[in-house]
Amino acid sequence: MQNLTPLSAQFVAHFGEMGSRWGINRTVGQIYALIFVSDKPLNADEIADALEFSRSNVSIGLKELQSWRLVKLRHIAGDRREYFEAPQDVWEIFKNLAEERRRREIDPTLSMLRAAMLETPGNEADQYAQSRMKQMHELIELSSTWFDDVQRLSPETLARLMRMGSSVKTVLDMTDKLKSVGRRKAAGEE
Amino acid sequence: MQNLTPLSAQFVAHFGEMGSRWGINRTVGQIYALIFVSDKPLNADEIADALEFSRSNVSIGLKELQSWRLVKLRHIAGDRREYFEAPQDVWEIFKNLAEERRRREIDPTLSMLRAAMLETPGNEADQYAQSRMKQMHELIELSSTWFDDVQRLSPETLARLMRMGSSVKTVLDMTDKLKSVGRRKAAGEE
DNA sequence: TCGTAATTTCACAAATTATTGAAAATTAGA
DNA sequence: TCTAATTTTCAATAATTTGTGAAATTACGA
Repeated sequence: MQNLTPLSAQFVAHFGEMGSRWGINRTVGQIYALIFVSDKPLNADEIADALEFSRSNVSIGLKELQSWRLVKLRHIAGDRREYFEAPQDVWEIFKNLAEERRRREIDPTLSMLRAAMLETPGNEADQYAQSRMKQMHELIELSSTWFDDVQRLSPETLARLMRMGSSVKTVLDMTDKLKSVGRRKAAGEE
Repeated sequence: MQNLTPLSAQFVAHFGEMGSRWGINRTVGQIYALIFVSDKPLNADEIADALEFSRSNVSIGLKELQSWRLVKLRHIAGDRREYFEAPQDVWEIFKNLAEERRRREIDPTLSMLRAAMLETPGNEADQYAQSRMKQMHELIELSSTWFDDVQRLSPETLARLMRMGSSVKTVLDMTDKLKSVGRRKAAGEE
């Protein structure tokens, strides 16, 4: 890796190795890592040069990263080359990634399950199979609408919620109590 | 696919197609789908027969599924073959999967980032790179400890939390008010 | 301990995916 | 419109992953 400090080189190499586990390939992982730690937008040639990949490989990798919304295209005045950068806000990155994964990895399954719910089971085994699919469907549906909701929270609220961790339970319990007090009051018990 | 009703066959085929997106291969996806919808534990021969895979392929697939904790090994009295089934509770499946993904896909990156935090940046660009890694580290750390916490909640509490969706914000705000009342009381303002 | 049923390993074939260099297409400005 | 810089496509080939059947190993019951 041309011109990379040991710190960045280590980071880039790690993303290359992990790439396959994350469902992107080595090259794409490395390109992303390089862009992520770069303090200025990079063009394809700079990337090809730094990582010693062929120019076309970089082009394909950048397209892939754009399709994942992991990199943003930027134009620099007086330069017709395309420059790429990662969003500054890591929460934004996280959300983009989650949304994209959902679209590709979850939604198709939800549709399939919905279709399966509509069929009439032919026999006992089929009936069981359908009930299992229903359980799966409910869980996925619940998690993904939850995700939609949470995604709309501001980063601050979200971070606060996360820092609360398991103490949300206490809050939930507290809410219950407040609600029941409210009900009792409304019923004229107090 | 031998002996599969159209309903199950559709489900199995879908898992095969999605497998690669989910980071498992087609065969493994299909084996899992079959086990998931089956109303009784299955042995390797039954699976090989139903899906028309080679016996050894099934053996490898089952090992893979076990390593993901997606299937459980069961022994049936009076039969020395190994039988496999998926956990009944879909929440348990979800949790196992999430835990395993975290272990494989997140933890290694956390370690790498932690190590990178300890290095002394050599120049300006390096300094920026390290600050980016720090942002990433904080986000991942926060999400994963949050996940640890949430995972400990009972399925009921968890489901309730999820159903609340974005209205958790209201609850958080409410908690803030209560807390400030508490503080005022403690300070003898009331 | 032996014989057998069941599972795993292994070496190879097949299929898929990644990478490249060169050629084609696109684009912005002269 | 033409030119030169830049990006994309394409066909080939390299590398990796997946799937198989046969052989080896393991585990069980008599």
